[in-house]
Amino acid sequence: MKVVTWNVNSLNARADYVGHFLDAVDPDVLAIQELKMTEDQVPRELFTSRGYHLAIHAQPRWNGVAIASKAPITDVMAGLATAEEDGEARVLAATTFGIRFVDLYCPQGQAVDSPKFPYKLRFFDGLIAWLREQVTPDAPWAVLGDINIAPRPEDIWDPKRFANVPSFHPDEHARWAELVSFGLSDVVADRVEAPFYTFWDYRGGAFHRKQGMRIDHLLATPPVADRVTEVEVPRDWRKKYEGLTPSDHAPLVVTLAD
DNA sequence: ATGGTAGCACGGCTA
Repeated sequence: MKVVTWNVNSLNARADYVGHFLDAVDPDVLAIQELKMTEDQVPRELFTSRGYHLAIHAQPRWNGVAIASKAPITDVMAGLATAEEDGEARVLAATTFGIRFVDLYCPQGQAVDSPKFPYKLRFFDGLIAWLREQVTPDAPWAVLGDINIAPRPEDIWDPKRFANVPSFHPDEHARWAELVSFGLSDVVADRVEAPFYTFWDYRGGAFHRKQGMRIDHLLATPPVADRVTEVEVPRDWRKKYEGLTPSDHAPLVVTLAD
């Protein structure tokens, strides 16, 4: 089965583009981030007409996450229900295909001297505490999404330039180390050759200059990680498609053995 | 060169 995570940067602006993607790639599970719309604005038929079940956690204007699956979805949980999340729609957990999926849109952090950066660190502390309570290595979990951390120097186009910048800051790397310390592991890093970016800024021709970052991830416990057969970022989905503007993220596609 | 582009929504914030 094919599992995809993709920050679409507005589901309203990207609806037609996402439709083309679903027809071409036909994922079994799709976790999307940055809906940028209220729940009632979500174009449900985009997914239901293609046979998907849907779970949504949305808010007006910003953030928002959703999980679409070809199989029924149960045990939906929207949000961490902690102060760290601060009322923003960034976390959605749901069970489908026998796997507990957690769809994440983690804060970007803006600048280290802005209030957004301590908020990002607090968010991770809350997320890690919440995951620690539930995740056990023998249970099938997949934690995926725009985590907004480039874990290794080879995951960012200029690690020196970003040495003290959100996405590649030591305080974030400390959180990443915790995130993969209680059963979850990065299923991508050791299966692909760097550089393996998932995001390229719209500004400055970053995509064509190959100035990207690997900030979209899939972390999994062994029952899921052991099933991974293929990992790819099809970069064509970061390009214009029939005149439609792409997201600034490409989808991360992970194939699991049935 | 403290820029650049995109989206939301119509000024300024967020990424």
